[in-house]
Amino acid sequence: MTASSISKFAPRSSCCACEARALCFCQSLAGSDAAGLLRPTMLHLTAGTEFLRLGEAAPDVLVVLDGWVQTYALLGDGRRQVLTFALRGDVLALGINPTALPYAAQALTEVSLCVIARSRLLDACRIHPRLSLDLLEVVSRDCVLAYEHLTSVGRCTARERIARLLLELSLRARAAYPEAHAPTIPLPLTQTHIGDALGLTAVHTNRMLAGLRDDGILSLSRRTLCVLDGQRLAAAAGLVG
Amino acid sequence: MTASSISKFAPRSSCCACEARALCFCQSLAGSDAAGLLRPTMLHLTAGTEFLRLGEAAPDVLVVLDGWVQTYALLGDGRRQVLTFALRGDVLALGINPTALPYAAQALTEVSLCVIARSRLLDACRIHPRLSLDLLEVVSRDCVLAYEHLTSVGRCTARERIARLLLELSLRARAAYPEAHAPTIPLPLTQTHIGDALGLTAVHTNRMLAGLRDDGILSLSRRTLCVLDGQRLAAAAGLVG
DNA sequence: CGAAGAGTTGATCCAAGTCAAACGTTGTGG
DNA sequence: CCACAACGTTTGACTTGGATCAACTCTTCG
Repeated sequence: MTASSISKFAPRSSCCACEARALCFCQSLAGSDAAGLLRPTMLHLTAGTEFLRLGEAAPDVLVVLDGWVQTYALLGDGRRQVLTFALRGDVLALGINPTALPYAAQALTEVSLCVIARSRLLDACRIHPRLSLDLLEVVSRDCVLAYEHLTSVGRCTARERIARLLLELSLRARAAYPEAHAPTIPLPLTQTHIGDALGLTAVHTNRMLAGLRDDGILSLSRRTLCVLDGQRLAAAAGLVG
Repeated sequence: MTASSISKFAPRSSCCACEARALCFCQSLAGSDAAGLLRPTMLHLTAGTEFLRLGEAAPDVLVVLDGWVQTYALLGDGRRQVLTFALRGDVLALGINPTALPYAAQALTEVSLCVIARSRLLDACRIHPRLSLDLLEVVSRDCVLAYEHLTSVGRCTARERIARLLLELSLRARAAYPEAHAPTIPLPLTQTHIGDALGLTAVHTNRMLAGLRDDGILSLSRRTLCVLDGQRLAAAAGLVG
């Protein structure tokens, strides 16, 4: 990452007031233990910053405190597959070979990250065995999400894929920001991002979104998603009837 | 699972002689500890047995000792997405909500499984913290594999997907059975299995396989895969040039 | 205001799906 | 041991969902 993209890199004295605490593995440590054992630092990134790069080393584990992140794989010729969208409470670079990242990550909005040295996290696991089971849970959730994503891309139509993704993201965004007022959520994704996640082109994504909009199921413009008819969105996703 | 499909369900006195020991998380326990703490039992299944079912409880964690297993998701109307092919050393039902499986699993050949009660595995983690880190590693590997699989299905052509899958399986099969003589491996998959894993129909899978065969890159018949030209298989997979 | 990026729309193309029929293989029971 | 059934593979003809190419418009932001 470039120095200019980092607006702040500061130690953090306490974990007690962390915005993501209730959503994250660290909740199994007392706030003081978390701060003392993990010695987390804060990192603020501007939108667009690519802060993990394919093949590079990953000495730290990152927790998203605020903002949206995409992780993606790249093929030799530039084709791109978005693997995950990460938001508050989600963990990055946890379950990987720390010497060569299998994917890249980029901030989609301004992003705040909690940075924990991998070595400290492993030390903490030795002291609090409970912690490593919570980490297992985190990676497991990622794995199940990946399987659902794979099922979308492998076996669903374009319209179903889009409905499933928007349903998933609206649920996760609401879980991450329970104080926000439904049914409108900020969705800082372009149609290219959505297409790259679902194995579609931006043009076709546009047409399918137009269909969902014309059917009165949702509205999506100016980076704001509003689910107008959750029932029919679930139906379009192939989850009912 | 039906009683008739189970040919043997026996306690196992020692883990020291386990065929999968070198491939599995349990290698971080002394053989005697593994047997004593985990109290594994053996389960033998006939080909075709569906032994994990979508939505059911999963009180046990399973390790494949021998044979091939597929895990898959089902959509309401019968569309199927194969999520993983598991072989010797691979672990099933580890990182999941044990009250409702998110996928099903079926034996593709005769299969031997090592069955470990989830509760015992968690107890063992408390006694040997090292073990839970090894489990983390196992789930992480699954997750990275899922991301690669997703990238295939989302962004590769049919020919590339097939080349990538066969390359992956030939490497994994060789790692699981290092004593076997390359470059021929048994591949107990029908073209329908391959298609269901890659988001293709069996008919199109057949045509693409015929292409790879005609190009002299591989031979595949009577459940035996032979990689004739690894270089060009990698090229067809989009991994070089 | 102007430029760059994002969204929209139309015309055309093609990779993969669908449907259908024939052929091979495997395994089973009479 | 053969016959037949079930399943898997192969091939051909045709269709289609989504890609591609090419404008053009709308937003955003410096």
